[in-house]
Amino acid sequence: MDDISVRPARIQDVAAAAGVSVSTVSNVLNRPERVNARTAARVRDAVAALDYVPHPGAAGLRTGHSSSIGLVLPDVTNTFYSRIARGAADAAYDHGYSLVLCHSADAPEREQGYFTMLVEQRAVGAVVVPLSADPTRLSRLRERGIPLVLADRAMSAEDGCSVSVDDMAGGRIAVQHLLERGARDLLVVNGERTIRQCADRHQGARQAVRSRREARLEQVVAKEMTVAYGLEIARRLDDLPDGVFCTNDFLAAGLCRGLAERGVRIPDDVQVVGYGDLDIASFVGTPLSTVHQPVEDLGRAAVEMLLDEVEARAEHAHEARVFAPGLVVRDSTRPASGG
Amino acid sequence: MDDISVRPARIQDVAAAAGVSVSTVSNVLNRPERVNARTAARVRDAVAALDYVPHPGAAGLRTGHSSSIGLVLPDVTNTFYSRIARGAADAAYDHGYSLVLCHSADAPEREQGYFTMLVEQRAVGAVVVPLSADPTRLSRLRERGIPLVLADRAMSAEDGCSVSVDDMAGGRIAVQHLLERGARDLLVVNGERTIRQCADRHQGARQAVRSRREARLEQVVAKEMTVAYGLEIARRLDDLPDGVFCTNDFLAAGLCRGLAERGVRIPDDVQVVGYGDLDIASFVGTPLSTVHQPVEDLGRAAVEMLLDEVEARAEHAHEARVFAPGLVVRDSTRPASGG
DNA sequence: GAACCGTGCGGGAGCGCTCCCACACCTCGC
DNA sequence: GCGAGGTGTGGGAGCGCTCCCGCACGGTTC
Repeated sequence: MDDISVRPARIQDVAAAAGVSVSTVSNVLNRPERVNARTAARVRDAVAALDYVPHPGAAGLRTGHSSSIGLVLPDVTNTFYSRIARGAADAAYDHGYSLVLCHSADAPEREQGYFTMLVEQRAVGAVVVPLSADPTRLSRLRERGIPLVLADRAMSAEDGCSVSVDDMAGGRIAVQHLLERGARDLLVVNGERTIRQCADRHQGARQAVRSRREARLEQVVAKEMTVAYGLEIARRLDDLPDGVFCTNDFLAAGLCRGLAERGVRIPDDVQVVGYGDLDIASFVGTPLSTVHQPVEDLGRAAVEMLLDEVEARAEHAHEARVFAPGLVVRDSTRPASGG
Repeated sequence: MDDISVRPARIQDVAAAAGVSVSTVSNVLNRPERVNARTAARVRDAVAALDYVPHPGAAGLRTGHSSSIGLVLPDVTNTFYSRIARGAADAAYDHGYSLVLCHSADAPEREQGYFTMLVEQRAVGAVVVPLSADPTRLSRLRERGIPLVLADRAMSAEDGCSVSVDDMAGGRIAVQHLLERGARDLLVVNGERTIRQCADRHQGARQAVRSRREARLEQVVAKEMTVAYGLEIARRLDDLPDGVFCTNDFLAAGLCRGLAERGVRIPDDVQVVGYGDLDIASFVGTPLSTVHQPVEDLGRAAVEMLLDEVEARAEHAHEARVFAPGLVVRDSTRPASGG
C-alpha cells in the first residue's frame, strides 16, 4: 500500500538489468543509431520492466539546458491571457517542454520575482506579457541570456521576437463592415487613447472611413471599457449615428442595452460592432458582430519562435509576428431577414 | 551587447571571491546560523558582486526534492479553472515553488502524458482537476510517490487530500434566499443530473424547501447549461413560478432574457437566482443574484495542503476540505425600492 | 599475416550543489 | 598544563545523467 518510499529506478539499474553499461543505456535513449539493434532491444525491455523514467533535471545539469519555459502573465483569469496560456501550453506540450506559469498579478515586484525564479531554474526562455512597456525590467532576463518573446507588446527587433494582433487592421475591418452595411454616420466608442490598442483601433477606423467620402466618424471616449460605461454613453448620446464601432465587447454590450432602453432598434436603426469576440458578445440580447482575435495562435507562435531561437541560436532572426484579426458577423449588423 | 554567452557564476566562484570554501557558501545560503557573522557578510558581498543565482535543479539532484508543483486542468480558458490556477499560482509563489501548467485539453491521453512529465521532473506534487472520476489514471502519479490533491472532485481520504465547494450548501442558500423573499412556487432550472454538481445543488434546493411547508419545488432539466437553453426554457414555461433557481449563470441569463421577452418583470413577477457569479451575472440587463464560489481559495488551499503533505510527511493527515459558497444579492431578487 | 578500419560498447569525469564528517582552533575547568 | 567541549570551516563524495574517449573485436585489403 504505502509504496511511497520506492526509489525510482536509475539509469544504472537499467544498465545492470540489461547487462550493459550506463553509457549504452544513455546511448539507446539519446542516440539509438549508435547502438546495435539487439542490444537496444534488451535495454528497452529493461526500461519497461523497471518502469524507468529518465530524470531530465540531472541531464540538464550535465548538458546545461533545462526544458522549462516561463510564461509570465498579468492575470490568468483574464480571457485574453488565458487563451495565450492555452496556445502556449499546447505548443510547449507538443515540443516536450514544460510551461511554468508565472502570474505577475499586476505587481511589478512580483513580475521581477518571477524573472529571478526563471533565471534560477535556468529556463530555456520565457514568453512574457510585460506589465509595463518599459523594457528595462526585462533586462534581468536578457542579460542572463534567457531569450524571451513578448506577447501583445512591441519590442525592437534587435532585442527579440514578439507576437501581437494587428489592432489597426481590426479597427479597419470593423468600420469597413459598417460601411458595407450602409452606415455613413459613424461613431467610435473608445477607451483611453493612451492605451495602445485603443489608439490603433481608432486609427484603423479612420483609415477605413477615409475611403468613403460621404462617411463621417466621431469618437467618444469612455473612462473605462466596461458594460457600465457603454450603457452610460448610450444614454447620453445626442444624435444617433447609424453605425457604432466599440473598441471592446463590454462597451458594445452596455451600449446596446442603453440603446434598447431608448427604443432604438439594432441593427435596423443603429448597427453595432464590438471587439474581442468575448463570451459576452454572443450572449447579449442581440448577438454582437465583433472582431475576433486569434489569441491562441499568439501563444502557440510565441513558444515556437522561442524554441526556434533556442535551437537555431546563430541562424535565428528575430521577428515581430503580427496576426490578422477577423470579423464575426452576428445580428447586431445583420438585417433580421435577407442579406 | 551580445553577452549571451556569459556563464552564470557558480558557487565555487563565490567561494573563491569570498576566500572561503564551497561548503561555507552553501552554509551561508542554507543554514546561516552555523556560520560566523563576519564570514557570512563577506560571502553575501561576493554573491551580490557576482550576481550569483543558486541553481535549485542541481540542489534538487543532491537533495532529492525538486521545487515544482504540477497543476493539471482540463481547460485554462474556463474561468472556474483559471481562478483555481490563480489561487494556486499565488500560493506556490508565496512558498517559493514553481507551478507547471498542464493543460489536459479534455484529452485523457494528454492528461496521462502530463502525469508522465511530472514523474520525470520529480515534481513534489500535483494539484489536479481530473478529467474523469475514475481514479485509476491517477495511480500513475500515486504509485510513484507523487502526492496529489484533487480539486473539485471527491477522493477517498486514504488516497489523498481534496478541495471542493459545497454544492449542496450552494443550492440551499440560493433557495433559502428565494423563500425569504417570499417566493413559494419554485422552479429549479438544472443541468444533467449525472453531473455531480447539478445533483448536489438540486438536493440542497430540496432541503431548503422542506423547511417551508407551503412551498413547492419543480425541476426542469436543460440539455446543456447555456444561455440558449435558458432562453428556450423561459419561452416554453407554462405556468410561471414566482422564484427560479438556475444552477448556473448562463442558464439564468438566458432565462431572464426569455422571461423579459414575454413581458415578465424581474424581480417583481419572478425572482431569479443564478449560480457561479460569472461575469455574465453582473452584465445582464437585470444583474443576477447568484451563488459565489471561493474558487481562488480552492487553488490556494490545494497547494498549501500539498505542501503540508510534502513537508510533514508522517504527521500529515489527508483531508477533504470543503468550502462554503456565499450569496451575492443583486437586482434579480431585490425589489427596486426599499428592502 | 600484418596493417588498417569500422562498429559497438564501456570507463570515467564532471555538471552545481548539499551535507556528512573531520579538523583546527579557542575557551574553560580542574 | 591538559583534556573536554564548543564553534567555525573545509574536504570530498555523490545525486543521475551525458558525452568524450579509448578499447576490443571482427572483417578487409594487399
